[in-house]
Amino acid sequence: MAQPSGWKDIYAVVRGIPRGRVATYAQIASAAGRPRGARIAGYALAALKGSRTRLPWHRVLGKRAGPYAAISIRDPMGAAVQRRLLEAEGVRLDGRGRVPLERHGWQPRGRR
DNA sequence: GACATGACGTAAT
DNA sequence: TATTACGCCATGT
Repeated sequence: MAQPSGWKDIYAVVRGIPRGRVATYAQIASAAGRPRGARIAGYALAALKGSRTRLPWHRVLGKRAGPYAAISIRDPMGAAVQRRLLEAEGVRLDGRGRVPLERHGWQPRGRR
């Protein structure tokens, strides 16, 4: 399958997100060695869409104004699935589908 | 190599 | 809070 370079690092970090916690694309990318690779992380996860994977991709959200993260998937169906998976893990999303990082945020280990 | 696209982020308005 | 603009970087044409 030969994933493009860098993607496996992204996946490795995502795989390390604890259950019930969430992280932003920027954090994932940073932890994977791409301080400015937020888009790369998004691109890598987009490639998983529709594929049956055990990767906790639903724990990756987009950074929003203030200490919040929110679902950033453009596809409404995918977004709905992600929200359902998060709630199933005990992550509380507010009316706008936002998640307070101070409550569910995850600080990746390894790099910074 | 140029150009367009994207599950991004930050700043300005 | 939403919209717009720009910067960032991997992929595909």
